[in-house]
Amino acid sequence: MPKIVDHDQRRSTIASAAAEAIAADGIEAVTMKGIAERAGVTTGAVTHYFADKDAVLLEALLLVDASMQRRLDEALTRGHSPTDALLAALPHDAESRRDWCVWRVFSDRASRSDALRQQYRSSTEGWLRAASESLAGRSGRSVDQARLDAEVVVGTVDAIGDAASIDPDGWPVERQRRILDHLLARFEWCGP
Amino acid sequence: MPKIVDHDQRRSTIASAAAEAIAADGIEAVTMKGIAERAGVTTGAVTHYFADKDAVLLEALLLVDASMQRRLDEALTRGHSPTDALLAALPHDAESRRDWCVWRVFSDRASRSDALRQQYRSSTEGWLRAASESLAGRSGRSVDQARLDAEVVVGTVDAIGDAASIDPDGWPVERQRRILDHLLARFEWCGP
Amino acid sequence: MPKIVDHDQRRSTIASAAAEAIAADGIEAVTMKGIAERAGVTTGAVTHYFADKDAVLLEALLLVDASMQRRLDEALTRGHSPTDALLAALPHDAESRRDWCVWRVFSDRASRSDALRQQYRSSTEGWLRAASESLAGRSGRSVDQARLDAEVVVGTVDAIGDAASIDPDGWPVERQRRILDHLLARFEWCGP
Amino acid sequence: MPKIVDHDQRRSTIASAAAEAIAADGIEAVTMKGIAERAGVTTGAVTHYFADKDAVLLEALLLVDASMQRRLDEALTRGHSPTDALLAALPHDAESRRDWCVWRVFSDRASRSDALRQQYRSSTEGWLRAASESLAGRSGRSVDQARLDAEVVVGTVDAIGDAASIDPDGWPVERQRRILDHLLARFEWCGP
DNA sequence: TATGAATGAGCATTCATTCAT
DNA sequence: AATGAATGAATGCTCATTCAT
Repeated sequence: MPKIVDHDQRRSTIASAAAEAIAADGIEAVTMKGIAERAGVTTGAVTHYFADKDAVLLEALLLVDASMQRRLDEALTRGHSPTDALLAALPHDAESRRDWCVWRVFSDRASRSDALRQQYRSSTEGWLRAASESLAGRSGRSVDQARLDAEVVVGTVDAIGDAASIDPDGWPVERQRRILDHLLARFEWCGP
Repeated sequence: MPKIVDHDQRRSTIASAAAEAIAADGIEAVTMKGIAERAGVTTGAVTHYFADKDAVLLEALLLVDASMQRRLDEALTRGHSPTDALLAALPHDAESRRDWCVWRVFSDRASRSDALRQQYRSSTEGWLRAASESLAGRSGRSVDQARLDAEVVVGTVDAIGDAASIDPDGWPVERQRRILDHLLARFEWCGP
Repeated sequence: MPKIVDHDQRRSTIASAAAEAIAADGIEAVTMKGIAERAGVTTGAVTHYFADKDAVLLEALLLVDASMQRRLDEALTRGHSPTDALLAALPHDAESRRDWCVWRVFSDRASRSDALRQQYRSSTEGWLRAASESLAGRSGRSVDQARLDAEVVVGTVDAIGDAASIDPDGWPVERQRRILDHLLARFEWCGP
Repeated sequence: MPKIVDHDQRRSTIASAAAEAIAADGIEAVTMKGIAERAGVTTGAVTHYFADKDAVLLEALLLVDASMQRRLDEALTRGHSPTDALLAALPHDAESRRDWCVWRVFSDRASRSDALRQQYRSSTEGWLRAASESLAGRSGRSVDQARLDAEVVVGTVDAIGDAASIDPDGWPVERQRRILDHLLARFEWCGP
């Protein structure tokens, strides 16, 4: 009787360890051995669950992509204020910071991989749509009308997320909040 | 007397080749051999001008940082419309696209290096200040009052630059222009 | 379960190959590849068992140090005549010649390494003590009284070993024996 | 008109720098650049005066060989006591220590080079003859009769020189003197 | 399943040597 | 005579991958 293990669970554990390694050391310094150690397994186990290193990294990237999506969805569907909703999506704890760091790597890789670029487009388009809908709901405009506002809102959030994950000390939550408040004030109260 | 060469010129050539390699292949795939080949020299020549690989990459990063600064300054000081000025700073040709790709790597590295983070802060702060001054001039407000608007403008530009360098096909100049026009309209015509 | 190997045995095999390489080619010409080939493994295997080249060489040095000690102990504890005992410690076959050649390298390195110098001191002091005790036993003097005689005996043996390992043709065993006989005659029969 | 330089003087300067490099860093760490720097010239100058690295090292070895010979001759021809004469040949200052260190390298190389082994034999034979003559003179025996005594004396001196150059702290001049006094007492006063 | 020993290609780096000046 | 820029082969080392157990 083979040892009972949850295959998918195992893959997730390893991919998550890979994501942590990417965020902590940079993509160039990530090794199979390093991933295995972070996951508490041997290199043999890693190659047992993944075809090769690239497959591990891909899974880590998709994991983080999903994690960011989930964080945004949760923020939007809970009754937070718009600013609080966005703050929840931005880097504010170890896990969210890790996700933003890995997302940077994901998007950089997307510039050189057609498959990743598809994924990148669909993820960013999803955020844009969510933002458009949210903004449309608040201002009474159509989703199409809110689209350009959404581009600015999502763009600014993106830039804050990048900066805050790169330089956490330079980007305390108050700075993030001040900008978001200002941004949303502009787009909720100055609409056409 | 030894062969006469322009030492600084040589270093720039090599660092520039390194920047191209980073943008084309990703930081993980950059090799000394690859850099040397792009620069049209041997690996020995590269190590003759740089202490080690890290020194080459650092120079490439600083080169691109300066190049982006220069592009922004030129855009602002020439008589372009605000939108045209920002478009000139955004990815629109091979060189500007390369610079944005390398800038991403630079900022990612900054998250793990104190020295690079200093440089990152001073560069981003410079852009923010330039934008604040420009916006203040247009709207008649103080630089401090324009600061938050500048954060949004710079953030949006940043996000567009990232996206356009990652996915040039998804970000034709018209899309960039539409967002910038919208953005600037908001901030020039909907003042405090 | 992984392949079962005797870790220490493996290390010894490799270190021994390194010792052979040192003796055959000189320390400057020793390469990881050369060591691996002599040991019948790949370079990867060598670095699998040793942190780096220096660790391999250190192990080789210590291996030879122990080997010389063992040879001397065996010679002294078996019922040989004093001359035969010392001859057994001197270069007389491929292995003993190899050991003397490596010992030279070991002692040379000791001049630049505090750790090796400690080892060097304790090894040479051990030989000196063994010789003192042996001489004291033969002559009825105290160990302290025999100490200076021992310095001369050990020194002469050392010099013969060096010369005989450098120039085997110039130092046939008869030449070694003639000097040892003369030396021991002096110190056993001319006591105070 | 070419710059006037003393060709042989230049070669000696460089070879001497090479000898210093060997003693200080070990033969494995000696580089052309290192030699050039110690000599205060450029690598180009070194290759200008020597065919290749091996030629530089050979010259350094021969230089030191000659230097040791000279030191011994001076010691023997001046009116020192026998012990003082030998002490003058042994490591007692920076230069003599350097010479003994390089001599070790020379003799080690001799084990792998026919040409060097010739040189090694003739040098060691020269010392042996000098010692035989000196001992014969003191004891009134023939040179042939003194030969075996000389082997022991030269061997002991050799061993002291090695040890004292490897571990100067463990071999202060008093220790050297004590052994030499004892050694010479044996051979001058206990003769047949 | 899972281990970790073993492989060997690929890397950054060093360095003797060459050569235009 | 002398420089030092440039070369490129060779080295130690890393690491993804394979595989016997």
